[in-house]
Amino acid sequence: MAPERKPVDRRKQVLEASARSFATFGYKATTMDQVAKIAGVGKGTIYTFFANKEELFGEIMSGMIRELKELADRTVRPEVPFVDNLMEVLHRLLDYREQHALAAKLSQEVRDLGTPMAKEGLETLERAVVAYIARHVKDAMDRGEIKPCDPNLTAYIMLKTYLALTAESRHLHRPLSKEEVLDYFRTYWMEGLAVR
Amino acid sequence: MAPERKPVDRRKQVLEASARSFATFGYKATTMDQVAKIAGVGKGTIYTFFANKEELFGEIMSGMIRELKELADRTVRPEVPFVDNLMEVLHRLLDYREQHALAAKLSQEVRDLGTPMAKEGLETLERAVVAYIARHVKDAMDRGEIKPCDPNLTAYIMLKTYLALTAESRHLHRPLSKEEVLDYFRTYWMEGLAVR
DNA sequence: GAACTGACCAAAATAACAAATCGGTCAGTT
DNA sequence: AACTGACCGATTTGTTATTTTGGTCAGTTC
Repeated sequence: MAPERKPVDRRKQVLEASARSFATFGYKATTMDQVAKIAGVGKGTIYTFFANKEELFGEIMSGMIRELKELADRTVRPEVPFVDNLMEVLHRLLDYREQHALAAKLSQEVRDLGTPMAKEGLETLERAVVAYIARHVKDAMDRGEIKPCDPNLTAYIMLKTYLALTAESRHLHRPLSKEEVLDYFRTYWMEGLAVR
Repeated sequence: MAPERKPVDRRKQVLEASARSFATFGYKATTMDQVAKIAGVGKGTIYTFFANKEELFGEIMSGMIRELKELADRTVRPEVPFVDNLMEVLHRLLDYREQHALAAKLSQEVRDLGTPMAKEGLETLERAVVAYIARHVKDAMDRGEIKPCDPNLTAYIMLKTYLALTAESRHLHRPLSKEEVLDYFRTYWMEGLAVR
């Protein structure tokens, strides 16, 4: 059951070519002709692996979600407090420019073009991230590490804070350094602003 | 210097008609003919008070900002802790459906149509709100009530949290009651999630 | 004669139509 | 059997004709 010694793995070629194209040009501006060209493959070949453009895009998105999940799972250590895990995952996440590139491009595409498929993809990603965070929030809550709260809502607001600190802060602010993002996140979310 | 006993204050009529129209139909779909009709005034009359549509819209927006500021100033008591003032202003703000209607309509217009003027108006509003909150954050910081932080950034994230709890939460969640919004805002922002 | 009006105009938005592009297929090549 | 690219209908894009809109101003009203 060893991986076949194919001369070239065309499926992988298509996957990589489309991933780069989606991240660079967005969903709409990525054409199947272009993907075939970049992959060095005939257009028909794409359709032996993926039913259509939508499915190909879905594959890229779920691949991204899977990688994020693996990154987080690799980082989280159950014996360590929730806060520290959260910070460490955030820390590593901030280095992953690749994933961010696709998400950022799709986000821009939704703003500028309103492409429905890009919107849907981002919503799926958001739901996955929120669900993942919510699970850990719930665990921490059950262990009595953090106060009672609605895990989903809390996860949602956490994500919004993260995005505001990284992507959007540029509007009112200079972009923040990685250390500043972590610092603010810890202050806002764990310790609270009130002096005690 | 008593207010003149005009048979009708046409300026006010125009202002009220356009306020309602902007809130109901948005910037683009509000026509000057329509405003004149609602105000019960000839179209030319509008232009004796306002140079153009842009200026009329600007007047409505700055009026809204002024009202919000007055509401807040009327509520804030300097001798009371920052948190309590914040909560009380939020509390009263949540009852002001009028202001929210215009902001919500403009927000939708930016999403759906991308109208530049609507975008600009919302950005002005956002800057005003952030600047206002930031001033109070800085005061509270100087008084040692809250930890050191960047007032502008903190105000910005506070606003984002507020919007996420009120407007956006509906996507992942049922809309929250006023009490829940206040509760979560207090937990997240003042006490922190960590159990101590 | 100051305040006000609405027919009027240029400019911008929309609709209608023609041309180009794209997702997807499949007969033919390797 | 795996793969290709010319081909096709559908969608998008570019173009032109029509309508709508912001703004003006000669004329009416009080």
